Amino acid sequence: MLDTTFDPKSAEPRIYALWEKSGAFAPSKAADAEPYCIVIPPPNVTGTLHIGHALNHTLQDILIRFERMRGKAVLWQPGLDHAGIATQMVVERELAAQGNADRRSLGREEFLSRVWAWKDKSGGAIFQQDRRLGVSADWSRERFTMDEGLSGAVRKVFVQLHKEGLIYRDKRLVNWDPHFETAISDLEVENRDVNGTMWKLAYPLEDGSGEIVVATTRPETMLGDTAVAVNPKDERYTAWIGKNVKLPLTGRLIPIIADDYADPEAGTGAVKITPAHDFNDFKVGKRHDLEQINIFDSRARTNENVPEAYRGLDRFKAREKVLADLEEQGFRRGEDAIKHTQPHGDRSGVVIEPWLTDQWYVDAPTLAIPAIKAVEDGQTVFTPKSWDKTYYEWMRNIEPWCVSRQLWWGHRIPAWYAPDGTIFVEETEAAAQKAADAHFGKPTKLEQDEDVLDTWFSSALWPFSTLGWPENTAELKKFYPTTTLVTAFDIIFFWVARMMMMGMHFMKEVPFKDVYIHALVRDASGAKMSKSKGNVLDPLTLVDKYGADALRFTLAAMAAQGRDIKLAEPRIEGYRNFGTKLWNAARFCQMNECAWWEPFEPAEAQQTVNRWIIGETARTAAIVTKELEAFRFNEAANALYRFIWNVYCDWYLELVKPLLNGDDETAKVETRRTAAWAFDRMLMLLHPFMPFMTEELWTRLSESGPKRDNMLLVQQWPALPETLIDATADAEIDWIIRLVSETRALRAEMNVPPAARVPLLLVGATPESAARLERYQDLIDRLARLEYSTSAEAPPTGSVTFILDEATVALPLEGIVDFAAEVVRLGKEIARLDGEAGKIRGKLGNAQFVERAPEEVVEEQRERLAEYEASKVKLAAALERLKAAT
RNA sequence: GGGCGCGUAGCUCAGCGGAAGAGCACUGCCUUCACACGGCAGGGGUCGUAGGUUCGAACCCUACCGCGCCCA
Repeated sequence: MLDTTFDPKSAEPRIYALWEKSGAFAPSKAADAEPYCIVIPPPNVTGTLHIGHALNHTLQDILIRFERMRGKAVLWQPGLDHAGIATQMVVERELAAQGNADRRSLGREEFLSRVWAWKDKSGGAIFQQDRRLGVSADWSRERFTMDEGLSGAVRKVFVQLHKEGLIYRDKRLVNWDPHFETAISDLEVENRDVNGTMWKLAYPLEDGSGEIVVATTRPETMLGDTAVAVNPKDERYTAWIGKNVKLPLTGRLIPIIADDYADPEAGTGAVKITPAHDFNDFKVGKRHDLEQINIFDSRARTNENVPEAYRGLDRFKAREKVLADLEEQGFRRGEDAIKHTQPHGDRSGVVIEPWLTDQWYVDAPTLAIPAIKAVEDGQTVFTPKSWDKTYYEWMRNIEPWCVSRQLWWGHRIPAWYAPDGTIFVEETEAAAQKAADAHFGKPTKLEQDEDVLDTWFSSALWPFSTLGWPENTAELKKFYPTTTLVTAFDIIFFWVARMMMMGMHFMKEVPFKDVYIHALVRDASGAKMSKSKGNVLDPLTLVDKYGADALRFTLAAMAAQGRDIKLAEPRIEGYRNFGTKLWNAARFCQMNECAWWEPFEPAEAQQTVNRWIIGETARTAAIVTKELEAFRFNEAANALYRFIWNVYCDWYLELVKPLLNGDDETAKVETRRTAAWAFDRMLMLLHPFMPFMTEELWTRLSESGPKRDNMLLVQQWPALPETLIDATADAEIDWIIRLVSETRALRAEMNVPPAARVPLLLVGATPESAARLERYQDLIDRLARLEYSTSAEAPPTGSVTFILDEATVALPLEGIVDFAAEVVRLGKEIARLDGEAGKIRGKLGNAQFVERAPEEVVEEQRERLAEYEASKVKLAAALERLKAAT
């Protein structure tokens, strides 16, 4: 016998262990099984499960379990990325906390061995946590971007792109993180609005004829200025163009140039140009062939290119000193407080310095072309569709991708330098050596590039590298292109776009056919969850409190397309209660010996109520299937919720109680088997959403009945023919439900004591309705708490009344209820019907409506009007009778 | 400045051209033999505002007002 509630704490680990042991997480080996593959967006090796992962992984698991049950060969490919900066940061911090030597004194090799040791001990905690959510990925195939295989793929891709001219080395401004001393990509830069100051500085003309005032938020960079720009149309400065100014503090002579970049409306209309430290100035410098003076070292301290007095200062100290000296020397012309955006490293949090360095670049604009076309042609489809705009927007304006990072943890760039600077890019050192020796005609000493690649470079290969590429493995053949990618919109640029580029280039096919973009999870008031705000909901805490099934179902039920999820605990509690409802329905089945039976032919059921629930089950299965195929997780979840609670529990179980307790053995047996059959289908349909409880019930309910040798997770998904829907049964049960509901409502409204048993008379009914009443009399009496019910020729004198289709339902309640109240109630009801009928008459009286609206709509309105009118006549008669009786 | 999205019941949200819906919260009543993590019944909305298209608009179009996010 089941307890009254499910105990997730004890059941979940036990069930998960059984699943994992069964080997069912690996793809089916059935020869005819259609492949279905999802690659997990690789979590960061340093990461732990947050609510965003919980949503992302739940949705994937729902799809995976759904397709697995549909008999496909399902591969959910899990794995982690090595997260260059984040991991290096974690390990460096750990070394410092333990009082160890820092990275540089340890040396590259030793440091990397510490990182690997850290990875083996602490990395990938998230996948242990995922097991608590019920994630059914094929853990046996777990991959890591730094694995030998994936590293080989990275080297091959780098070398090939280089040989094709799609990877090159260039000296450009990069986003430089002075804390980590590495370049980072545009996407790793976070632009923050800050309060700053706009300082005005005077630069005197060389000829002493005046001064030009420039405005800047970064006065310290004036040490690297190589021009002042004014707009060619700005008449204030026309005469000055071509003259030199004498740059204060340095004494350097720099030209005044004309360039459209200078905005006459902004500041003074004159702008200082520092080509080596500003992206816009860099372009101006290129146009005018200006000198680029790099004034900072890798930690953003002033270097030897500035006057001696300013050397070796941190950039902010340098700013103070420059401002103080300019003040002292009389070059300051005031300052204004302004708000402006300032770039920050998303990992380090420090202000990013545009810095001139040699880096490796991927020719993203070229690679983007086929990747854009693939989406335009519909080879890859975004859901919701509007996200393709974001994708296009990014891809059509893509910049060369800086892929080198001045870090140690990552894929070391397979480029070797000869003493004269010649570069040899090969997959191995030996190959590079061979190429160099051949090139120079003699043995040549090579040095490998010190830098590593951006983590996303390896992630971009994920959909094929994890399947074994560059080897032409069976998995690669079978599962590429993968079927679906599930991710949040904030990762479209980082990952989706890059996978598309690499997939198109190396596989000549898109990496996935569908990209489902889901929402972000926010707190109950809509704010982004963050540790600093303290509004973080920890998925594991929620699992502890409500069970994994409740959390999963909540996330799915709230995952409406195009809207963020505001997650509040009461919602999870509600879905936990839903689980308990199902659980108790199972108890009911168990108590009533509703054991599953094989073979059971639903089409052969005789009892109307059984035919009805079989049809409802088929209908629900069709809805859930259709909605999951369209990634409408919330619709699927809601359909199940309504069916299980409001149809099966609220009505079906109530309707079959007389049959289960009755004497008709044939009907009893059929009902038991039908109840069990429908219950099993509910478990199957609900399994992807609530895997643990459904699996548990699947097992527990088979304690009676034939033995079951398979777990629920590998059961066949219900595909039920529409022919199981029996319109006659539907109509009959619907009639009973309406009769009972209306009777209850009337009783409640008239304050009939709940325990009071009252009679019910069905007047003016068709033979069909009368027969229904007779057939389900016991049932109706029980559900509506009636003393007795019967058909009658004429209505009783004193009674309360409602209309059910063609019939008048009368409850003779003389002495129990206040007829004055009933007179009032009937009056209101008649007025309401009049109102509704009036509206419809208005419509039908409109010639345009009758002429232009579709025939079926017009017909429907006519029918409604007729019903309202008929009901009104009956209620009016009831009112007259009542008045006569009192 | 460019792009995307959202304003529907107290709260969170479905609905997106033909009778205003759900969950939670709320109000009554009910210890009815699966379930009080329950049952039955109920209150509550001029669907942001103003125009337009249409026989008909919460739903389509335009403008405006609020709110959010992304990119410059």
